[in-house]
Amino acid sequence: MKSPREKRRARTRETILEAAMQIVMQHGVEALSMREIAGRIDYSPSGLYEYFSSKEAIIDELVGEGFVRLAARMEHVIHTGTALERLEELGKMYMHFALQEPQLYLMMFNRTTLSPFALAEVEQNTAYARLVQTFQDGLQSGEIRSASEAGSRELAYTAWSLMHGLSMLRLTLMHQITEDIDGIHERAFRAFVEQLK
Amino acid sequence: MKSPREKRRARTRETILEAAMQIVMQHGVEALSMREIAGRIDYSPSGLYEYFSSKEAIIDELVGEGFVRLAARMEHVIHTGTALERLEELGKMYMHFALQEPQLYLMMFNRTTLSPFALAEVEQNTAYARLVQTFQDGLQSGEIRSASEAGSRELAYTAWSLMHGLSMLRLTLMHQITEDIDGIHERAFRAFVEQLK
DNA sequence: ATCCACTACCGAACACTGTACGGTAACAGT
DNA sequence: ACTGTTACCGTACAGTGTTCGGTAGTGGAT
Repeated sequence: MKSPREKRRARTRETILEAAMQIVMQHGVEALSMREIAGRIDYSPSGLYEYFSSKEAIIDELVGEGFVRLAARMEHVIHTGTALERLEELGKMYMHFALQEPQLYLMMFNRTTLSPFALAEVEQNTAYARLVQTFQDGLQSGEIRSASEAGSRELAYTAWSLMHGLSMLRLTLMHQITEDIDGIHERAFRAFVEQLK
Repeated sequence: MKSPREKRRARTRETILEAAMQIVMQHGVEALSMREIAGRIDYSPSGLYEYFSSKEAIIDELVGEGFVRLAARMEHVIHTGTALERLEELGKMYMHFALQEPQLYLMMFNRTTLSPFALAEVEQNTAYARLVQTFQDGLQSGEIRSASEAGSRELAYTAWSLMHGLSMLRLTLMHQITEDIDGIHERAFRAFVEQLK
């Protein structure tokens, strides 16, 4: 049973996070300041510490939310078609998310401080599990030839790294659009997929 | 002709950069402060502005130096052997650099502010040119089958993205060593190489 | 209804940051 | 010997995250 007090507390907590998320998505995590958050929701900076122990704690929360949103987006990829088709769609969706929410994506993956992730943990994520499953399907049906001793686990991790690498390069070094960079990215990922045949 | 004055100036400039580089490599770019640099070389913080217009300018210089070092490292990869062998060695060397100089690597690739890079510019880099060349060799000799319409340009960019993605994931999400993560990375990259056959 | 503990919040302050400005020496060229 | 430039410093300012002391007001128990 949630008392009215707890409900109010949970609501303002959410308000803080929403304001913080807005700032991050609009101006990047480096523009996030306690005073800016407080100002937007008519609080004093010190008041925020009633809800979060530090600015870092707020960011951690936002990062978690970011992963939830990414996973949700990946859920919307079609479940039908051949394994290779699905794989290509998964890649497209992933990079589309990074490109559409650049500040959020950068915040999620630029953090070295306390990230209690192990690969085993990542593999529990439903979106990631789907990626592994897709490779397993492809290997089983013979769509994907296993040229090496590599199994679905290795290939999935390879695919994720590639999607991440493409996204990061796009958002950091190549954030100035000069040529048909997005076309290059799409072709680069397709090249990988094609080589699996 | 360099006057003694100019030589002195160039030397202190170098001293500043060396101190800054030390701080970054030891404690990360977030620990880099003008006062810390000044303290280490017995200057006042404001004195540094005689040599660099801002802290950002110093970081830009360090990033440039980082790319020089990375390129130098890549030069040391063997030039003999089959294309696939060389490719695997290039990948290993790249990721070895990132792992050995994590703070430097993170600083180089976490920056969104002013990065005047276009893909065309990257391709002028000798180390990157070597990567492209290796793919070209592999395609020509038939070592690498071109399953798609992808040429050496696409494949090289794909390979770079993969190496970068593996390195970044390793340094951010997976910086806590839990399992044989390095083995996983080596296998992941090899899986990619094998699929090229 | 009265008390009391506790929650929610604020204002001020501290230590830190990057940077601008004014002043002061030492230097270089005439 | 004069003079403009260079090199450097001390101070100060606006901004940051965070701590602390205090103050209302709420919620529950007597």
